[in-house]
Amino acid sequence: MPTLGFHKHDHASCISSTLERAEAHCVAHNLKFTPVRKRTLEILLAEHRALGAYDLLAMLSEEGLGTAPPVAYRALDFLTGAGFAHKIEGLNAYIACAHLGEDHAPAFLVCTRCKTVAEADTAADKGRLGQAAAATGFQIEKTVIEAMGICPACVEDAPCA
Amino acid sequence: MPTLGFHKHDHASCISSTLERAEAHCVAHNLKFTPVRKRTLEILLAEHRALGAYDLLAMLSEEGLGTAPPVAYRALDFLTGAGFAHKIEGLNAYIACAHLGEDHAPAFLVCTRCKTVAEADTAADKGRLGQAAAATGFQIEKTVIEAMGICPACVEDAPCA
DNA sequence: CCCCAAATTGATATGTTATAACATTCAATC
DNA sequence: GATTGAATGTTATAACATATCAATTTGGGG
Ligand SMILES: [Zn+2]
Ligand SMILES: [Zn+2]
Ligand SMILES: [Zn+2]
Ligand SMILES: [Zn+2]
Repeated sequence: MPTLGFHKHDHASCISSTLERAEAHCVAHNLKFTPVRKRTLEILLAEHRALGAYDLLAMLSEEGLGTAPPVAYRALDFLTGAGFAHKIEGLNAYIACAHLGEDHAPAFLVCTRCKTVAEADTAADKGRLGQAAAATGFQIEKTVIEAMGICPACVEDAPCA
Repeated sequence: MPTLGFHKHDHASCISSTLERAEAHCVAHNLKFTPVRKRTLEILLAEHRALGAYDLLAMLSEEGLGTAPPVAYRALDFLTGAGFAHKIEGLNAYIACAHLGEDHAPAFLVCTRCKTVAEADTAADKGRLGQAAAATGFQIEKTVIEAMGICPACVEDAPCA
């Protein structure tokens, strides 16, 4: 499903199954899935939208989980490090991974209007950049592949655009 | 030349010819290539490295071209709008376009150590993202394609990494 | 030539995103 | 029950970007 996020799906189970896989991953790798980290992932999972660190912080703070920026950034560091979340560089915002556990090089379709994000697994996409890289001895550590645009729902809302 | 920036080349003419093309473009499109804008492009062209807006501002300010952040951001807005420069989202930094006038969808190889950037013209890269987009009715307005890693020069300097 | 409108610049303040630094708590290990 | 490393709490600040409004320039009509 390359475009989860733009289609209807069983979102409750989408959340719960991802959380389960995250828990399992933490057990397997001796990572501590602490309350702040878990809650942060839950919040991200609740939407297929990118949220800013300070948006997250506001929600965490309402729940008494911390008020200072490092709270949010530490949780996001953990989640992105573990592969549970990704940063959308084009928005300076964060989103839960839609392919948790699949060891992937993600690519994103990002709606600049509603911030909905679809995560496509295009590991093969590395190919073209990879060719240029290999030709010069450049060692790729991470790829940022994002298409910014207007999602189907927003196109319908304002087709004139 | 997909990897300009990692190879030796006639940099003086690389700068001057690009400036000429920029001037011509401005004349043709009735854009004002004011001193600040021109000098900002010159500074960016002098390196095949990404520079932060405040790095640029510091240099402009030394030359009496303005001291407040909007000076740099206005110049960068103009240059990116005209296609003379690109923003590297993964670094929050800016670089002169290496394919000025070619109407391209750029992709970058970004060295996270020395900030050298090679601009590859991979318009075809849109293809794969484009497929996923077309399949769902997503309208791409802009693509962000960046490979972060270590450039050949930096690899040699610290091969152990 | 003078006036107007639009674009550009100057200047101040503020908003937004992210990290440094250091003290404290906590839980596992020895 | 001391040691130790990870996680948190807290304060402050760094780094990136924009809003706003006044002043100036510039290029056409009148
Ligand atoms: Zn993912
Ligand atoms: Zn949308
Ligand atoms: Zn370019
Ligand atoms: Zn390098």
